[in-house]
Amino acid sequence: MAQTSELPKFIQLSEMLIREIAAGRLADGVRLPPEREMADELGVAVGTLRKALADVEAKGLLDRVQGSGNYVRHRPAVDSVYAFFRLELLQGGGLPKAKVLSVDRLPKPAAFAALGGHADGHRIRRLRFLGEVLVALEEIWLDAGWRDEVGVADLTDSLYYFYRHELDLVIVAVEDRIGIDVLPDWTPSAFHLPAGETVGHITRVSRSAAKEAAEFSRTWFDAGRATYISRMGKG
Amino acid sequence: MAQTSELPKFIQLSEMLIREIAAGRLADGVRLPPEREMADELGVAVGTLRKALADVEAKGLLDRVQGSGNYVRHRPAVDSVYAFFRLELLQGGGLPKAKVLSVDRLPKPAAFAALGGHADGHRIRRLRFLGEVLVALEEIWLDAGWRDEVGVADLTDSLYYFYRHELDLVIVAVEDRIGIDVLPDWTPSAFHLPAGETVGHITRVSRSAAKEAAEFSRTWFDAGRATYISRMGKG
DNA sequence: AGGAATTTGTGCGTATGTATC
DNA sequence: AGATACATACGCACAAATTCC
Repeated sequence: MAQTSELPKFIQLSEMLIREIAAGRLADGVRLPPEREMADELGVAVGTLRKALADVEAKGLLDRVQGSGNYVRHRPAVDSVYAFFRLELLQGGGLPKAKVLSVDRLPKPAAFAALGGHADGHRIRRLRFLGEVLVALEEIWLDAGWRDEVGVADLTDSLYYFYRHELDLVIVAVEDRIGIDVLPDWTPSAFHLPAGETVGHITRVSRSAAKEAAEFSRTWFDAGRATYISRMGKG
Repeated sequence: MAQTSELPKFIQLSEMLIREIAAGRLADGVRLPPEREMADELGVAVGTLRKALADVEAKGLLDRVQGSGNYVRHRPAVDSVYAFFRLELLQGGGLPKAKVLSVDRLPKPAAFAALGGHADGHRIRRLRFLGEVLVALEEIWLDAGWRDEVGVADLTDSLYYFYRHELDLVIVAVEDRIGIDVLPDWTPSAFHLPAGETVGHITRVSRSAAKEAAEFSRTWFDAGRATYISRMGKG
């Protein structure tokens, strides 16, 4: 089995920065504070912060200029955990976390049978947090063709990380469908969402040149606490 | 003007490793010595070596496995200074260096007029070393359209580095032509090469989607000291 | 099976170099 | 020319993954 532990600090940092930039709270062209100052504020060593900044730069969201500073570059799409993580706290901030409720291998519902080549799927149900705030419930179907068994322990806070490192899968497209039907077998009762606030999105993942859509996920989120930002949605 | 200094140590290290792998002296699957041991032998800090190894891994030539080791992965083409640097000492090894003899802006010879859109070109003449061994003379024509002035001080040991960082140019293709005519105005007399040992190659460079071939270079090398390895040559 | 040894990963702190302002 | 800020490099301690006995 895999680790239960948290993601490395430098990744958490880079993801947080990417998130801030992608969400627009760090506007294009903004200069970040000096690294040492920033590291002090965040309570990390300079080297750790630098590793995170290098990450962000590699993803094209930051210009690092020696002798000058670190400048935000706004880009629409990013190769990151948060490229497709688009739940935002209304007030901003909040490091994304997830708590896995269950992972079960089940026959795929008829509606998703066409996605992926296998009859079974792993049904993952998670609670999603931003900081300490519970903002959403999520149900994900991952085609069983990618892996025979998936345990709760395999999944870190970042599903994307799991896809990338454990399954060698890359997310290639996301399609949003507002108002998708809620499945009858799991209507979350803890959330009282107005109609139309339920969002389903199909996440297509692929390994190398394969084209199978192999994951499907639906999210019920609390519109009173978070907003759903759709950059590629089709309405 | 730019720096005259050497490339950073970690880049020198990664390029050396890439070179060893590309040349086949580090075979596929080979496990490198432990990092600390390797760092001691090379006389560098572990962190510096690790940065170099990360570089090599990013280029797909190395598998780094925690708790196990660093494993060589053989790949045909590499995004590196040495992807197109194919002079090899017969005995192997030797960090590539170059000494620029001259840089002059001149009208491009008729033979290369078609390469690039400008009438002028920068003619760069260099001595190339592997380690301390002088192995080749080289003449490069860089289309003046990319930059008005090029000084000796602009050029580091790695032309590729200069292209990438100063001109934002990427080498996209290389075509070798064995036995290309030696220009009458600069037949190197210090080398006595048998006929047919002269190698010319056209290096096509481009910025983003531009397709202009904008550089031409010819190399006279000492067949007694080095070999010319052509991976993409057309004979 | 399981614990010790090995090896890479992460994180910290610091000193010095180099580019920019 | 001086101050500021990022880049490189070093060394250390501990964590995590693997391998070996």
